[in-house]
Amino acid sequence: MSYNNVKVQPVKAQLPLYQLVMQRIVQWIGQGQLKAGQYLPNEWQLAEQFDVSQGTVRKGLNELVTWGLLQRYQGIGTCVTHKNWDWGDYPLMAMSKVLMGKSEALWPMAEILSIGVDTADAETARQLHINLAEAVWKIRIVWRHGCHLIALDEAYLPMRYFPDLNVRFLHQRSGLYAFILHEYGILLHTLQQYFWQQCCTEEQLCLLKTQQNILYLHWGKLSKGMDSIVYEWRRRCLNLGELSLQMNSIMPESHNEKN
Amino acid sequence: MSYNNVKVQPVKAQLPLYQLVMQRIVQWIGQGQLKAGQYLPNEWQLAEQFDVSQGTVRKGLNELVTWGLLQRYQGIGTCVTHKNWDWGDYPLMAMSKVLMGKSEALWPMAEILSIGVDTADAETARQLHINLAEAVWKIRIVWRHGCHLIALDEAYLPMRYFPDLNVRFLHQRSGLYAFILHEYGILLHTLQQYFWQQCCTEEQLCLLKTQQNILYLHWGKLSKGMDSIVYEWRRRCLNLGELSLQMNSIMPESHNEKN
DNA sequence: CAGTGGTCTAGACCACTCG
DNA sequence: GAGTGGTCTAGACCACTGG
Repeated sequence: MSYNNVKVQPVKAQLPLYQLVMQRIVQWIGQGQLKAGQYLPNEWQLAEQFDVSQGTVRKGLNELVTWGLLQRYQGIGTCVTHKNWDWGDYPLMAMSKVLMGKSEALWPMAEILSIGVDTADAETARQLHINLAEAVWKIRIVWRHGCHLIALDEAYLPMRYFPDLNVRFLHQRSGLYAFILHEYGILLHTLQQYFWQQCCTEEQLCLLKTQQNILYLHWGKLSKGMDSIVYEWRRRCLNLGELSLQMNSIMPESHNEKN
Repeated sequence: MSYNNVKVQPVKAQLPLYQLVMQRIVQWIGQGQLKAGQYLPNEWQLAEQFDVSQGTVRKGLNELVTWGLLQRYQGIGTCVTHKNWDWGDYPLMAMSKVLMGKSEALWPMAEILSIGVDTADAETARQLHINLAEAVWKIRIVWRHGCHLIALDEAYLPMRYFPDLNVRFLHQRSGLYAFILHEYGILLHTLQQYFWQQCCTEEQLCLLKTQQNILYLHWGKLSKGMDSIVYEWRRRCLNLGELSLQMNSIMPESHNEKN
């Protein structure tokens, strides 16, 4: 194709071709056509399919590797990682395993506690770049690993972007990010995140079923779409216990479970 | 140059050309020829200087961007970030500033407490891939921001790679990583890192000049060279207080201080 | 051995910034 | 308008994997 061929460009904007490649791949994942562990067609096949050059496909795929969504093996192929999208980029590991040199990522399970409408307070409004008191969805999630309550999330999403999120989401059982990708076509990706330590509120302690008056680890996270709009602001308080948080999104897995 | 031209290849190994570009740039930084905030020559000039194609230079520079060492601005150029190498990839930010939407990275100051020889215990040996009881350098560092003691590091480096580290290092006043780059030609880069929470030892509490019996945040870090050898294992206990840890290495800075 | 991703080149145009 | 980095193409060879 020539450089100026516009036929694969979206109507709304002149998204770079390699980002289109990324979108398509992620759509496949979001729609279940491509599941964790499955292998993609090779670069040349994708290039032909998307009508771009093989180098452009490569750039898109490599970008998704840095996002932790794909893994590539020389001589083998490109497959989808087992990343738990809603939890974030950093898996948990048992400290005892870490000390013994065994690395076995643990991805906790989510349980939606509530979805409701709230008005943005000063912090939420600023983080989401919306007006003060503008309507937002507030979603509360607890994270478990076995019987251990690991974390409590409060996620805020502007209602203006997701007018009927609750009705539709309640009929789903997939994750929030997969749902948003599937229903709204918006791929969320971490823009910024930070950690700090502070005590939990009474409510948080209650939901985490703990009462220890200690400093908990807190985790703030902003997510943007490919259009650079901030769609989600999430704060999480963590009760790590004997677990550690692995800061490396890229953890080479075995490639034996070829589809 | 032709693809098989070997004259810029190192004797020891067939390092990819773009990694050679990275090494050169980092050497410039390590030797002080290139300081934080300074701008690099453009891609074409670098390509001519290193005798590689402009695309290869681009790949190397972009890789250093993901390492947090460089920043690139379209239409302007490529400059060196103000990253504090020894501290790690994640700067601190005052929580009050975070809540107000102002982002001002704080890089704490290091103070070397001690450099001594130790023998590798089970964990250190396994992390560094060396033999049990093999000789290692143990370096203790405290980190301050103003009068606040923020963190205490214990860094372990195998003596086999740095036979005379202490003698030479004690005459230096640059950072450890810059020193190692300059003296041994080894560029250290984070391989793996993780966080967990636990109480500090009495000794750690004493060195941090605190006695609170709380759960502190701990930070383990492994660093490798470009040859993929693990050269350093470091554990840090953090007393964050009112500070937060910013997990984004890429923080766009203004580009007004052009050299 | 065929097939995959990894590196490298050369050349083109686009988008942004600044004087 | 000149200069920078960003995107894109086409084509080549290398290095690794597996049957």
